[in-house]
Amino acid sequence: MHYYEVCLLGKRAPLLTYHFSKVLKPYQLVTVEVRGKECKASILRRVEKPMFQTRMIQEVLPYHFYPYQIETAHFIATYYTSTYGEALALFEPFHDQPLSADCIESTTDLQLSSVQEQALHALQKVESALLFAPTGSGKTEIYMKLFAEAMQEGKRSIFLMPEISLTPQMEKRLQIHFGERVAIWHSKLTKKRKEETLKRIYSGEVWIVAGPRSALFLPLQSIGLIVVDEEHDDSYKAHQRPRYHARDLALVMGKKLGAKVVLGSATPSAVTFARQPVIRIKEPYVRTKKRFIFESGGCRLTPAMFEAIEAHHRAGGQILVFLPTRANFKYLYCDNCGYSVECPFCSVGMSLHRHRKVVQCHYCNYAEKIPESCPSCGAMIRADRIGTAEVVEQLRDHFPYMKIQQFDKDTITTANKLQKVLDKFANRETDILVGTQMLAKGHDYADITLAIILGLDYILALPDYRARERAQSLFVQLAGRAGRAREATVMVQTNQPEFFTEYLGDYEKFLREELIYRKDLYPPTMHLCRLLFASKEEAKGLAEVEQVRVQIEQFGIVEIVGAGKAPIEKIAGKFRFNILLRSPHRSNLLRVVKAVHRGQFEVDMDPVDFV
DNA sequence: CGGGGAGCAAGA
DNA sequence: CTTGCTCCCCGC
Repeated sequence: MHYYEVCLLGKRAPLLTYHFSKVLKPYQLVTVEVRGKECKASILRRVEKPMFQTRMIQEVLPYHFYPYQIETAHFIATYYTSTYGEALALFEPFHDQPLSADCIESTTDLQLSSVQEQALHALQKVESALLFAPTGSGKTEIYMKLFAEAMQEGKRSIFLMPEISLTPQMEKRLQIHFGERVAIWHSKLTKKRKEETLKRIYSGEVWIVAGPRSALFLPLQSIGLIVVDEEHDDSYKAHQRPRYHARDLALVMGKKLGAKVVLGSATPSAVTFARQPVIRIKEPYVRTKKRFIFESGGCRLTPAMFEAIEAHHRAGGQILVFLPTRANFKYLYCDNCGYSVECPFCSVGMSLHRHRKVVQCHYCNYAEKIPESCPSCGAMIRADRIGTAEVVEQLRDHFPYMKIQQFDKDTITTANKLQKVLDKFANRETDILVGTQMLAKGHDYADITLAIILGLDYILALPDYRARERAQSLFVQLAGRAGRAREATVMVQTNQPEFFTEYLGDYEKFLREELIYRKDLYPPTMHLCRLLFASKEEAKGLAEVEQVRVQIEQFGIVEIVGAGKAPIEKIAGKFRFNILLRSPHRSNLLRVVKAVHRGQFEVDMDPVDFV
């Protein structure tokens, strides 16, 4: 009889030992019974017969992980502190058939401009790089050239993008050149569709897999290239365990595989800009004139904006309005007694959704009917912090003859709706799009000549060392949606106009200064790790935080930036606490965290979220 | 992770 | 003493 240590896929359980009559290879997939329940597991290693009674492995599945998947899972488990089982589970679904890695004659006839050619040549020479190029400079064609080249060498490519919603338009573009050799992958595909795609992948027909971060874990063989488009986007960071960063993981995997990694963005993250060789395209194809107008004030449409909307509409242009808040209003409060309408389960205000006749919590989704008057003193309730739905109403009141479309999580609930809204906008059946961050995400908009950007000051005020970077990137991305074909105006409402005018048209200058400001405080020179505590009882949570804080302090090898209540103190009835650690050495962070970790908190390495 | 049992508080 | 609920333990 042979004994094996196995890890349970997707479980936080420790390694368990099972026996089997035959010799099994490490990383063979099997099923085992745990407390009477069947569970998928992976063989890790053969071990001596243990002291305790073991059970038999139930079934040997016809699957086996690739070595690079094991190595990556190992990295995830150690760097992001998860179990092997959790890390390895990312690499579901599996495959069981060997691929034929033939070389394929490329049929693409992509014509690149000389600027694109130069960037391509530079990319050919490096193992990894940042392709820092503005919107409309033809990054995608460069990627496609690289895919074609990889294919000629018999290598497959992974193409990551931040969101599922961006896959359909990219799929079309890729299919023009690569036809059936492209597969789109994301978690929302139907089961049947996933099976079909997997079959195509392991038949060897697929050479390019495109999708959001889960596409990184597909069972591709001979990967030669990983492209991470819009690398600055926070969607690449998983917000559930293991909290990996797909962009960073792409770099790790690239090294292990000997594959090229290309990170592309018009507004790269300061971290990537500092760490990667930079290949730069400075100008878009078509350079149109852009006029910037800065206005001070809170977050609201001003008379000048209404006038501008009317003028641009009359001139046949389309208009985009951005603001960072959903619903009609985010806060409801009583002017008389100061009562504010808060979620009973979370320490956040309830957002007013007038159309649905509810106030709703955006953290736990709890909803109740709109209070008619102050529940405490009976006086009138006031609303604050205007949202997209309210701006839409204001615009409809003001311009009853214009077609206005809301563009946020509340209205764009499915891929279908997104497509419909974008098609309508492209066909000029819509005059104004009013939306949240979603507007900045690389969708193709037709003919925007006016972009109105509200509420950037809220982003700047976030308790986040990247607040400046986020505001700056959002600003450039939004402004980039306007004036693709003709002259455009960008109206920005902010009380800190210098922060934006200072770097107009020169994002690199911003990045350089940002890196100076962050030096010895934040990434890339320092590394951060955040420990997240949550408890139903406030006192208990606090005591736990204090205990861990003292333990870490005694280690004395990392800095404790802060330890205490999280910015949002309570979510879904649980009190939340953070400890933020800092060190110039990742290894020190990991050492300390592993030493004190008993499962009392969740570990967030390289955090991008601090709420 | 996820189920079972300990341990404590509210109900009859 | 039942019922409910959280927390903690542990799996092979």
